[in-house]
Amino acid sequence: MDIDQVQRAAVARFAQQGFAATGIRELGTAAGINSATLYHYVGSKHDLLVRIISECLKAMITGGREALSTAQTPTSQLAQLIAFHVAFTATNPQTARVAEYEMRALTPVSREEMQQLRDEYEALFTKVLTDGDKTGEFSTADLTMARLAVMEMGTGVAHWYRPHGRLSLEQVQQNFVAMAYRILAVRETAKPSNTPLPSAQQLPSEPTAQHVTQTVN
Amino acid sequence: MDIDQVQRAAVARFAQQGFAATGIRELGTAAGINSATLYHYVGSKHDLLVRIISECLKAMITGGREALSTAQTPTSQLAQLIAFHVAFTATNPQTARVAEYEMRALTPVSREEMQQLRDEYEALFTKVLTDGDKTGEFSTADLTMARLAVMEMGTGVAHWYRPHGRLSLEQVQQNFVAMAYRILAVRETAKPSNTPLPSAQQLPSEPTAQHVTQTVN
DNA sequence: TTGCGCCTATCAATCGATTGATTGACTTCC
DNA sequence: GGAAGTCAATCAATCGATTGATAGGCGCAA
Repeated sequence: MDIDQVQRAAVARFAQQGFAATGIRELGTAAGINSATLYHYVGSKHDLLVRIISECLKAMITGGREALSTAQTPTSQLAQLIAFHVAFTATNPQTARVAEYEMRALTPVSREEMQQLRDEYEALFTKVLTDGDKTGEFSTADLTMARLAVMEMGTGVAHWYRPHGRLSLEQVQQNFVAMAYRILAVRETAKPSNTPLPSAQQLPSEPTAQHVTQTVN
Repeated sequence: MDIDQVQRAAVARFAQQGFAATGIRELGTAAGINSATLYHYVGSKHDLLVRIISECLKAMITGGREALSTAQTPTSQLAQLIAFHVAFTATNPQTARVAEYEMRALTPVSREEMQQLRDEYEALFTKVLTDGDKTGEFSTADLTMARLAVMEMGTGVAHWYRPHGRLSLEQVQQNFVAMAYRILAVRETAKPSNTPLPSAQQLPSEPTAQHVTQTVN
């Protein structure tokens, strides 16, 4: 038993029924351990949630920065950033959902810390959009609303994307980049051609079919 | 004391800390009544949630249909529908949030019923987009993804819109219609000019500053 | 007008069940 | 032998829900 298994079990339950609705005995059962053992790995139920959200947001920030660094112009940077955002959300839908929905379950102090990480991530989008607005590559009536719209529609991917569904991850990425380009009125000539889009690592906390709860034999 | 006050108090707490994290004694205190009295108005905590979500979704369906009926072409229908969606979300942010987040707290039977209402509302968007695609007014690589993106970015308005903020509701509506038009590549000549956009009624369940919890004098 | 019956609204007190968390003892492994 | 891992048992607190009782308003007959 290691802490990643505990986190995966927790994310699976938190994503499905929420933090408050999940008891520690249920968490233990899902992870295959006694509820008391859980406190040997994580300080408390709350600390467990902090770990999950913190690791998720930090991975998003790191991945977002990497995506930005692979491109030069705001136009191609936007493509990389959105493609990463979509990839991360589609690869870690349950963890991302917990990080989004359960912020309110945190203590005020922890929530403030996590909110700062969230702001840090959103700042990446703000920077790219502002840069592109200055160079004239982007055109929109309101930069803030454009950022909110672009981010929100990407986040929504977690609600419906399925690994073996009608659309491949790359198709979804390309389509969302295209929609963002349209929102920002990027000229056809400015669009990068055939640039490889970034993928996203699966977080240790993201539960998968391979990580099903171990039951008695 | 009437049932709307109970619902408003419940929505305020559910939106802030979630259904599972809110106790019935807390609900009673917020509504200014004893927890037992709450059972005189609503059958149970769960029934209260069902009422809230059901009334919200039914209002969305009704409002969405009305919005559609005021326009003829898919292009202007889309504007009306999106403008309503944004108006409803901005006018009833807390109720809308509860209806979105707390679906998972419902029993399987109730969740199925509410999901059907949700599907009914989403079908309005599907219909408009399909019609516009047939007439050639819209152009997109994937109709389903376009619908998901357009709806999701509109729903996100609940997260940041404030009645007396930088942007008026009408400005937000116009901007989101414009972004949707861009996503769907609506031609400039096809856009309706100066059409009045729909507003949305405030639900009886939506808590406002006028509905603050009554305290002892 | 008085008085009786009925209904709605309300609450203090309490129910059994469950919550998050802790303890002390037992096992396992180096 | 000591550190790490594990769990049954238990803690006080809180949970959703129910009980029996009270207060007040309304209609109606005497």
